[in-house]
Amino acid sequence: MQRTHTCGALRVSDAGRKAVLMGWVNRRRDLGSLIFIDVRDRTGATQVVFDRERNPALHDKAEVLRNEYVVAAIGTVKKRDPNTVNKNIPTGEVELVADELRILNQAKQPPFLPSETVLPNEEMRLKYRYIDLRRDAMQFNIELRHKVAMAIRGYLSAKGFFEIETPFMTRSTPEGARDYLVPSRVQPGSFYALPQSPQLFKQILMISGFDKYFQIVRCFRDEDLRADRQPEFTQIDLEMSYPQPDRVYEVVEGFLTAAFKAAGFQIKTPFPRMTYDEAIRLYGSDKPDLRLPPMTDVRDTFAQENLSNLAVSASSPIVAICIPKVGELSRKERDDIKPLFSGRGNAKLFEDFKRLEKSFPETAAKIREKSGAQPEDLIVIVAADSKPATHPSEGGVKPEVKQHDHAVYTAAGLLRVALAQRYAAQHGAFVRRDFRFLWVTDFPMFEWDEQGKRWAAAHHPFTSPHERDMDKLQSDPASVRALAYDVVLNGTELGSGSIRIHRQDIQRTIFHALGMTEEEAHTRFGFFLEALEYGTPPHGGIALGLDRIVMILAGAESLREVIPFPKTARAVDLMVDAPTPVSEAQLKELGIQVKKN
RNA sequence: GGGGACGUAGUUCAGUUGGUUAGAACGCUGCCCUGUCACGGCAGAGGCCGCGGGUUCGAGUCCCGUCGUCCCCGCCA
Repeated sequence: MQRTHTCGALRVSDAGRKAVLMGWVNRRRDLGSLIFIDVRDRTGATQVVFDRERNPALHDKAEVLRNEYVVAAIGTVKKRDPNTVNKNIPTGEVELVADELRILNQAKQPPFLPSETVLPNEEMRLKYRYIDLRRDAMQFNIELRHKVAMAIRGYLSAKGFFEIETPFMTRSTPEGARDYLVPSRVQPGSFYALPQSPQLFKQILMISGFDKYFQIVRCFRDEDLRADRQPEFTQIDLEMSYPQPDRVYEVVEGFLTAAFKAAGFQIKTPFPRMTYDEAIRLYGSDKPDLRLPPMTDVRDTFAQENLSNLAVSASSPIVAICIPKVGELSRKERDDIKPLFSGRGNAKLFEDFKRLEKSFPETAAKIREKSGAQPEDLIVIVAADSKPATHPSEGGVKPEVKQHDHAVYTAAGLLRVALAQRYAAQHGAFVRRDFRFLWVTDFPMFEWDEQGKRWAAAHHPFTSPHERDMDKLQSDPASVRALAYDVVLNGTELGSGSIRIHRQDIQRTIFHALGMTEEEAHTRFGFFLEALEYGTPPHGGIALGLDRIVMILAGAESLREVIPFPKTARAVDLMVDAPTPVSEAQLKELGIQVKKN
């Protein structure tokens, strides 16, 4: 027997036709001599009627149906009487009057039902993922993911990009995140690593002449998880030869337009751009959320004596955060927002603007004016304590003052986001369908690694510095800007890329600046340094998180809602119960001994 | 590694100051019901209160430990 229609397909125009539906019993309404069954598949549900008067034997058969049985219903499509139409579903104007019923499979009572309105807890959903995935919302998200991926593939392919696969079993490069390791049986004691990204392979594809590459590819990072971080995740990875950053922006804006269109949204291009320094000063973050107003430096509105009264540093920024339409806060609410502020460096919070207005009316008025705050907006001030902070680092090479500024800005930026989340209902700026994209450019090349007491690559060590900063690589690493860029959406980093180093001598200089000896560079990246010597075209690219894009499009709070088989916060797959110990024999074959305690 | 929230019926939850027989809704089982669509009505079954220990005459409730899930910080080039 052949299915003639899916469960979401039948309409009034089909009335009178014979139809065969197959699917799950979504709900059963047994009225005695009349039984209604909603038969569900991924396209929807259709009501099937069993009438005792019409066919007693068939009616008896339908009596045994239970939730989640898989059935085939054969019958005639009937236009419903006007008073029995269900306006809530697309198939609600028709029903299938059954002539025959086949029970294709019975079902045990499931731990929860896909049709249930209240969700079971996540542990349950992950253990019985196949049932959870039957839910409308999950079916929608997975379909959305498919459409988005296809739109991106189609766009990039049309623009001349080849989708090229790169190895999953590759070489461990102990930079950045921890690797997932795969032991080699043939060479006991040696390990492959799963890629954190196909970074070096895609660069080598440029050296190999493929010119434009992309891949929708799984990446693996053994770091602690978050709602927006899974140990394996999917990147839209691309690389091109001879690009300016603008060329990369165009491609990304192009495929994002296609992806959002596939999801039913129109977005505006080109995206606005902002340097890293601007982002930090205006938003206290390298991934600004543009849906709310930026912060304002109101340092110049304070008189010198005010600053000493408030014990505030005059040389550091004084930042006003404005959250629209929050209204006046009660004493208790003010106390409640204090814990949202984490005093980085010597940053301190003034959450009571009213009090400031009382003590310094002129200053307060100027702050209102400068920040453009409306009377009903919430204003809080973040400044630096005038007491010199005891800084953990020694040695005078680092730009200390700048770092203190940075601490004030980022402390304010974190508070801004936390306040925005808390008062989302008041300002209403977080309603869906408002997509504020942004390019953040000119990232610093290096970051000071406090633990390792050394400079580390802010992006990755293959990122090209700005031409104009080349001579500062040794003398003033902190001020070197990279040809790196992030694409940001509503405060989420969607992707990150750069123009790469294509000259072997510059690559060596960067490794050197990162404190790597010639020997270290050779053992870790020798193959790559060598490849650079055989005629490497200038190249650059970017990688975007597919999961995050789909998450935002789905309006979901967690990546787990858009990944069919995700892992828990402890990187466990509850359905298959992985990871597990393995047998002694397996370990022996790999030459691995597990330390017991 | 650190901080926080949660864990009670198949599921979602309630459970007072530590007190006698641990409740509700949905689901499940049986019966009734010819126009329901989150059908309705009646009856019923269903509990290692995550696990281990302690305090107490008495623990779902208090304490300690442990396991699990979620969120955050660190971490994620």
